[in-house]
Amino acid sequence: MGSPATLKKISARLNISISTVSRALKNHPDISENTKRKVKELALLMEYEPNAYAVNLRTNRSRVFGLIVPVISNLFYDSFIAAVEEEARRNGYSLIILQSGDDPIQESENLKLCKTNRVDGVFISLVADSQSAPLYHKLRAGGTPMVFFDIVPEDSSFDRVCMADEEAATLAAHTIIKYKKKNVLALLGNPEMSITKKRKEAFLNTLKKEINAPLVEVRHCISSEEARERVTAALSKKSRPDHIFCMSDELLIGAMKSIYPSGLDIPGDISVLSISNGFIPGLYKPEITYIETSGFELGKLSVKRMLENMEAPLPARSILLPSRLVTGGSL
Amino acid sequence: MGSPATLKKISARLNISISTVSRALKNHPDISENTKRKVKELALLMEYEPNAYAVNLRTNRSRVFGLIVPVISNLFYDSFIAAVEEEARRNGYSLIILQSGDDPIQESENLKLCKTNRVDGVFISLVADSQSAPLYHKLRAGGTPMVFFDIVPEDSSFDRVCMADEEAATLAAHTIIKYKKKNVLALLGNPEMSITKKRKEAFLNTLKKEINAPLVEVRHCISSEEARERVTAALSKKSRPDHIFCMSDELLIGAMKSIYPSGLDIPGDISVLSISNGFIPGLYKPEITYIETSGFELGKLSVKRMLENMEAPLPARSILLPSRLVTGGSL
DNA sequence: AACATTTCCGCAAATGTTTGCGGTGGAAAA
DNA sequence: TTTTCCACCGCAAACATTTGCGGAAATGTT
Repeated sequence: MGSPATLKKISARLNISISTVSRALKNHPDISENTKRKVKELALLMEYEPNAYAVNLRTNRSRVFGLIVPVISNLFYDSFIAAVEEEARRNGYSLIILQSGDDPIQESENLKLCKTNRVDGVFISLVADSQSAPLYHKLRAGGTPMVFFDIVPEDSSFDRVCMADEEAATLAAHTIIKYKKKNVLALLGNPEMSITKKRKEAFLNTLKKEINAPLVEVRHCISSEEARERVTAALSKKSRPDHIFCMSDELLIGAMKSIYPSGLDIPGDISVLSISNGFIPGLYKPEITYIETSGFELGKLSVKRMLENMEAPLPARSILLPSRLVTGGSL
Repeated sequence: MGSPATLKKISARLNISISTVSRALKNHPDISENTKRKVKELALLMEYEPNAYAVNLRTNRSRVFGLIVPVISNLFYDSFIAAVEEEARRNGYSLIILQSGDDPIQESENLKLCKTNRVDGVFISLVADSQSAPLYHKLRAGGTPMVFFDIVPEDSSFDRVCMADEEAATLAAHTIIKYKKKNVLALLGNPEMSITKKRKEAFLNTLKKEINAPLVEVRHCISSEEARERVTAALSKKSRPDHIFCMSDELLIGAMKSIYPSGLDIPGDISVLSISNGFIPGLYKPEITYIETSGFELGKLSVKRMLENMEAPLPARSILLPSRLVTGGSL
């Protein structure tokens, strides 16, 4: 009764060879129904479970994906992770998660861990100042499929799936125009980040093309607190804005911290639109209208792409997840 | 140049045995400095990396933990996961995450997956209606250390680490008394859940013992929306409460959706206290005062306990994470 | 009856690593 | 000179599984 049952132990008890047991359990046509039955019965009795380590070694795969993200505890990434876990399990894969904590060094270590653990594929969102290019080139060269998401490398020879940032910002601009806003305060994030640049450009360009575009004041804020201060300042001006656009949850939080105590009515006195996955906008009353950028959907898309790659190496693609307007009561 | 370097390939190139290579790389004292140097050089050159599958098979461990949680995308669990990932990696372990989605069946499947993947230990928070007892008994019998967290089995023969629910509720009650509140609306969660029972009992008992305890009206709400309705109703009454206590983020969200539009001043007209990990309370202005129940701390504690168990099987313990008051401006 | 085919199963190699044990030289001790 | 000891290294088993190949017995075909 050496604890874990193995093929060998089963074969010994039945006086047949290991290979026969292996094949019987796999319903190999070479094995008679009779022995199959006997083997399966005994396997059940002995609570046989294939040793994953041995299987992995032999087949050279683990049915495990690696998932590297800057942070786990984050409204966007956690839903992404949830989606990937869900889809991966539906296809018989498990998930190892690693967080890089905005540290390029740790990101590299994570990539190495993926290599060490010999995962069957890796999903990764890069940190701001990533220096891991050599590593993920090497991983790919080693035959590990990779799907980049959210924060992706410039290199279009990799599979990338992202939010449609330009589209989202364009949609925001169109929405604001549609509602005939006259005086917009646009809260944007860190001007260094590519996501900010993309959204800003698309947003402003869309407005520029429009005849009766509103006045727009752009403010870059690197923190929630800064956003709050900006809004507070704006609200106290003579010509206070009639609309506030926030390109992220963080900024929305700051804005709301200012608007709510001000006593202004939403959307009567001032309207609000943000880009979000929807959780934060749902915390307010009325709920905030937002352009949806769903980590969950992005996750599902990423897994889909990964699985396609598992069959055969495909030419790289860049996939954009379309965004849509979710109407709350803030506009 | 067959892609991945192996001990065998290195040994062939150097005309020495596989075992010598293996030992050289491990700084085994039996090997001369000279050969060690040569081996290490070549290993570096060939970019040798031990094959995890083979190592696992041979050593019968993977340095991977399993982590099973009802949901990933959740303000409590995601910070727990983040903490576990962090601590695990610091100790050379990786993390496989599985979510059960409040489904007992899937929880069982997750446990089986942990067995199949032969993880070195599992962290698990049970689903509401868990039926996995036989499974985790079996896992433990198989020698896999387990630590339960948050939602844990009654069975005290298992390692359990939880929030100090009674203590948190007691602290809440004392705080409310200290601030001389007169008329409290207490929002509690689903009365079926053990966490609700614990907190309710401790909360009410503490108040009961006090001479100048406030009046308290208890309301069970199973959703954020219900909490909002309750609060709205209460605020419109003649004798509206001067304080609202929320035992969870969900309820706090609902309460705030009612309070903010009401125009009442916090804490002037009405004060608020909640039990939370701190994220949601930080979204408001003034920030909400709360009793902290940190998923992050809980995660660190859990890993600590797990690592202790890795050395040698220890007698089971039940660990409670003490809670503390975090002062915002809502009280 | 001779041959061909099918059915069913075992041998053995292979996956890459770890590790107990034994063995070979050479130098130091007796 | 013989013994002892140490430094250094290789053999081979073991871990559990998968799989190509070959082979024996049973069955089917002329």
